[in-house]
This record gives sequence, structure tokens and C-alpha cells, in this order.
Amino acid sequence: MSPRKSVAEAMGTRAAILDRSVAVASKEGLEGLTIGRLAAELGMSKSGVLGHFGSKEALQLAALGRAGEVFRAEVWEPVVAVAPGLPRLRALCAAWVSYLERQVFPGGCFFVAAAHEFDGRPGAVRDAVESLFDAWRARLLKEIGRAVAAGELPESTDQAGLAFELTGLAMALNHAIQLHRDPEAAACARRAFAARLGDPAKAGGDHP
Amino acid sequence: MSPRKSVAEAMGTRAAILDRSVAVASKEGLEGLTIGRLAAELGMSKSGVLGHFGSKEALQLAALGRAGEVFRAEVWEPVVAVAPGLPRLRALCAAWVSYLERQVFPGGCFFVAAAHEFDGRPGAVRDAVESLFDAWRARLLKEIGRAVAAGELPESTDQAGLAFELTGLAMALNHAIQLHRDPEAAACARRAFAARLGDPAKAGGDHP
DNA sequence: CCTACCGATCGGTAGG
DNA sequence: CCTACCGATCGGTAGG
Repeated sequence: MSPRKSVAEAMGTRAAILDRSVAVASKEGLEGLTIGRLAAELGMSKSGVLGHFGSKEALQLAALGRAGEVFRAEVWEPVVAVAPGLPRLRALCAAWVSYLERQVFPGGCFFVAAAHEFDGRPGAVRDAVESLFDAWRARLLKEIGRAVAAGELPESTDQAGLAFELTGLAMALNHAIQLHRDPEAAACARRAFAARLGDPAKAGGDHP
Repeated sequence: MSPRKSVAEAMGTRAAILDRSVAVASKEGLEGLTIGRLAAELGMSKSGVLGHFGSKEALQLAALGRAGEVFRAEVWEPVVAVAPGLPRLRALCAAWVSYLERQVFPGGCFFVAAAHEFDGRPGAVRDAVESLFDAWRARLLKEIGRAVAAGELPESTDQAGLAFELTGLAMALNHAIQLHRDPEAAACARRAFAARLGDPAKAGGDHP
């Protein structure tokens, strides 16, 4: 309606733009996220959209940041009540599988898609994607380290190797869901995580 | 030079377009592969490029087919001399890691990138990508089945689950190379494959 | 295989 | 936050 909006209204508009950006980019990629399309979907002008960010790259970075907030809320935060070490590591992986299974981002894991799109293009977006993955890897390694220190995982555990394997399982799951639409993929992934971290629902130790 | 070329010359031109297309698409994606850019790099006109394929989608499909030929030559074919079953499965995985490590496609695994780019977009390209993955999965499962039948892997092996895990390791390796430029990633992946399939260089059985 | 062209859309700016 | 506009580029076609 009015061309000048209050700060609160502008913040709301900005948040609406970002939420839509994350949804579109998860399906079409951060490059397929065009200002014109976004403006049309939001019933705004292109310059109205762009005015909040300044450039397409700034919009991409803001969308990436918003997606990171969603991931933290979906995967990092639900486990804070779980005991540190192996129980929390298992909870983290369970939340990770659930995040992929529920397709929190309609086009699948936002970050894996962004990594593939930008890994060959130097720039701020690529750097931001890499930082998000570094932070997640550090989160996994922290809990793996605690589990080893507590004797819940063998002293001989290759900690970086374990983080590598867990990441691979999540990537294979995302792929099976998005490309193959395989409804059994999540169950398959849960079995694989359980084989690697021990299955609390089964008797026996944490390693097969 | 001459506007009309012989069939052999036209085939050579077509092959040159495809090789360039595969290289560009592995870095920029199949959608970032634009007719204009391709034409400029090849010193041709846009219509000269497009005339060989008819449409951008047909060019994308042809590039995907060419990439599939390269993958088969790099990963499927080198193992034909290895004994079927577990030895050949190990050789297949070794060739797979080597293909990723050597960056046969300059932008990383062509198919994983294409899968992420097209998994949310119905169409012929998406279907072709899915078929390529189905064929590769079937190739892995065939050799896993032989290894189980020969008693080289336990009778209780979850064969689909094993193929899922191996795929995940390859994806994690591709990601570590392309996004993180991690020079130790290939060694990490080889350890993980060996832990799963047994390491012929070490004493002991094939399962830890 | 070329030139010349089409309408559509891209990111972004000027000015209000 | 808008209208009106910019040059560049997109996939594709006509005609040769």
C-alpha cells in the first residue's frame, strides 16, 4: 500500500523475502533464485526486493544464513537435553536423518545443493557454504571426541574418519530421497548409522 | 572455412562440442552450459552449435551421455580383468576413488552435480540422470551379490545397505575434494572403503 | 555452417 | 517501496 513502511514492517518484508528465497533456492539453486521471479511471487517490484539486500550475491548470502538458522533449529537444538557423548551423537544423527526425511527444505538439503553449485566458483557464497560445513563437521567431531573420552567409542576410533563416514551416509540419504524418491531410504540410513554408532534399541555393545 | 562440411568433419565438430560441454557443465552445471558461451569458446556461431542438437535439452542429454561413456571407460572397464566377486568389487571402488581423486571431470563428479541440479525438475534430463545412477547401483549390487555367493562377504550382508554406504563414501569424498580441497580426503576414503570391504594389503579377514 | 534477427529475461540503476 | 529504464544475454528461428 504505502511506499514508505515502518522499520517493523520492513523487517517483516525482509523475513518474508528470505523465507521465500530459501524455499525457491532449495529447489532451483541459489543461482536459479532470480530477483524477478521472487518479486512476482511476493507481489513486489524487483527493486523492492533488491533494495533489502543491494545485490543478488548479498541476497544469496542472506538466504544461506537463514537456511543455516533453520538447520541449527532443526538439528543442533533438539539434542541439547540429551547426555553429551555417544547418546548426544546418536541424537544428532537421528535429527539429521529426520531433517532430510521430512524435507525441511522442499528441494532437499540446502547446503549440499549449494556446495555443488558453488564449489567451482570462487567468491563470498562459496566461502560461506564452506564455513557452514566446517561448523557442522566441528560439531560432529566435538561429540565424537566426547564419546571416545567417555569410553563410549573405542580409543582407537579414527575420529575424522568417522565424521567422514557419517557425512557420507547423510549425503547418500539426501540423494536417495531427492533423485530416487526412495521411501525406504531413511530406514536404510538409520540402519547404517546404527551399525556405525551402535543401536540403543538393540542389546549388545556399540560396535558390531 | 567452408559452410558445408563432410559427415566426418561434422562428427568431429559434434564430438568437440560435446567434450567442451562436459568440461563446462562439470564446473558450471548443465544449466550454466549456455549455447552462446559454448559457441564463443569453440569459435563457432550459436546456430552452428545448436544445429547439431536441436535444443538445449538435447545438448544436455548428449553431454550427459558423453559423460557416462567417460565414467564407464574410467571405472567400469579397468576392472574386467579382475576376478569377479570381492576382488572386483574392491577394484571397482578403487577405480571410483581414483576417478574422483584425479578429477576426471574438472568440476568434480558430473553425475552427482547433475543429480542435485535436476532432482527437483521433472523432465528428460532428470530421467537420464536417474537412469545412470540406477545402472551404477546395479553394477555394484551385481558384484556384491557375487561376493556374498562366493562366501567372500557374510551371508548376512545387507546388500542394498552396503551399496548405500559405498555410495555415501564416494559422495563424501567428492564433497571433500571439491568444496574443502582436502588433499587427505582420498586417503580417508580408501581407509573407509577398506574398513567396509576388507583391506587386501592387510592381514586378517574382510570384516573388522 | 553462417548472419541477422526475435521476444523474454537477466541483474542492476535513476529518480522519486 | 514504486515506475521506468539500461545493456547484456538467454534459447531459439528464418533464410541461406
